[in-house]
Amino acid sequence: MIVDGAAVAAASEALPDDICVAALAAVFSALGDPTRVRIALALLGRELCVCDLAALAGISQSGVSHQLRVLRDLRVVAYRRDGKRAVYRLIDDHVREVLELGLAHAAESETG
Amino acid sequence: MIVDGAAVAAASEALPDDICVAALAAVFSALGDPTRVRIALALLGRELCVCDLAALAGISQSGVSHQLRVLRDLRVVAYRRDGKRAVYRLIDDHVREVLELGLAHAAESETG
DNA sequence: TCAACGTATGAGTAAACGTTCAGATGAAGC
DNA sequence: GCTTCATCTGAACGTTTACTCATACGTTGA
Repeated sequence: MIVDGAAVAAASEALPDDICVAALAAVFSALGDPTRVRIALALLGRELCVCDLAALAGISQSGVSHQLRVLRDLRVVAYRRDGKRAVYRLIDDHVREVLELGLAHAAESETG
Repeated sequence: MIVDGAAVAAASEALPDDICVAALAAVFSALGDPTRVRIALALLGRELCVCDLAALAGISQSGVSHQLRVLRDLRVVAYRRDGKRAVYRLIDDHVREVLELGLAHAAESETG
């Protein structure tokens, strides 16, 4: 079955364990949805409350809340309470860089 | 409905158009699956043929082929023919960086 | 305490996804 | 030509996903 045994062995050695792979996939999956990327992009330069994010994402407040939960669980966003409102922000600088790299890649793909 | 009109306007202005958002989501979505990240990670340091990737990913050759099609369509991987084999490689340096940033983020999330 | 507001949660649903199976395509050797 | 091998493709399947609706939670102000 295996053709290039040495390469497979090397790749197998270099591959992170299943838990790490799953975590990695989960993070990308978090950004792998139009609504959630839009949320993340909107939070790039400022913090926003749920209802404003709903307006920007173009879906119901409930829908945004569900997606924010996903992003929270994956440590992409965090929030602070401001009275009745929950104001969300990006947690991690990695996310900023990842978004920008993704945009660069998407731009190249469109061009090519 | 909208609370912070200025912030919403600014975010709305900064948001890419729908097509770009969709493309961005698609790229992240491509890496947002354990099998496909594993494929991408395996290809980080070398090129590999389909059957070797199947062995590394732990699914059928057919399954890998389906996933490679996704990655091909999104310009994440490309392949060359070597006789009967199809040898795949990562196309884009952005992908390498994105993977590494993702790993860094995942590592931090595990720690925290 | 009560009502109003912003947010979170649970149920339900339609669509998308990842996999396997079976069969088609294409290249190499006889 | 035929056979074999590696890969690709289409159909079918079970699972997951992203949304809406209805409702519950938590905070504010009367």
